[in-house]
Amino acid sequence: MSVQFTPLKKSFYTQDAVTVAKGLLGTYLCHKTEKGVICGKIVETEAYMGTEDKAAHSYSGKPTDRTRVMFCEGGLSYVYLIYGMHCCFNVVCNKENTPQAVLIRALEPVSGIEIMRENRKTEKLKLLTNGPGKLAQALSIDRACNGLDLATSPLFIAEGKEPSLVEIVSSKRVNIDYAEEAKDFLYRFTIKENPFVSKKP
DNA sequence: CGGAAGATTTCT
DNA sequence: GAAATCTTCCGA
Repeated sequence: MSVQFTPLKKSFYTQDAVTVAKGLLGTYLCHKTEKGVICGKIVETEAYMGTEDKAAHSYSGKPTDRTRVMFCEGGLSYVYLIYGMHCCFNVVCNKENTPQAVLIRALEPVSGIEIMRENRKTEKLKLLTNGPGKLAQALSIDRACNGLDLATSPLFIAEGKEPSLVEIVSSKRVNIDYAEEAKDFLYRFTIKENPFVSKKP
């Protein structure tokens, strides 16, 4: 079994974040590093719908030093530090000045698994990439990766095989209790019954 | 310029 | 259940 390392096209990313979040399930997040290629299948995502969504960093509509890249055209990476110690990897979506993004919350390890174990300091396969901070650490994604073009960088997302066969479950997003009515939006998407989802929907 | 909070993880 | 840990953002 081999993975096709064909990066997704720009036109995929310029759709709205909910469409992209669903479309990313079953695709492959890959990072070519000095140690080798590290790659995992995307099994859990969350959409952040910009100025319509109180949970989004870009809700105010004003770019800041941190969120500037969200206001660019879709197809760039948005990586930020959370809780002073973990990085989260997002994909910028939609057109310029429509600041939406998709948070990648969990992967199923595919290749470079020994590198992941080194990066994560654990032997347990299940704990390598089943959470947003964990997968960033496993794939050596940090804030130096912010703003990269996913169509032309060592960091990219490759096509999955059969998008139409992916069974998608929608649920409420995680850890956004501050977001008032937006906390009930069904913007979290997981592959049904996949064991690497961060926690059961 | 100070203070509060955070799209998490890990340990007790 | 709570600590770890520090950048970011907003209000004064």
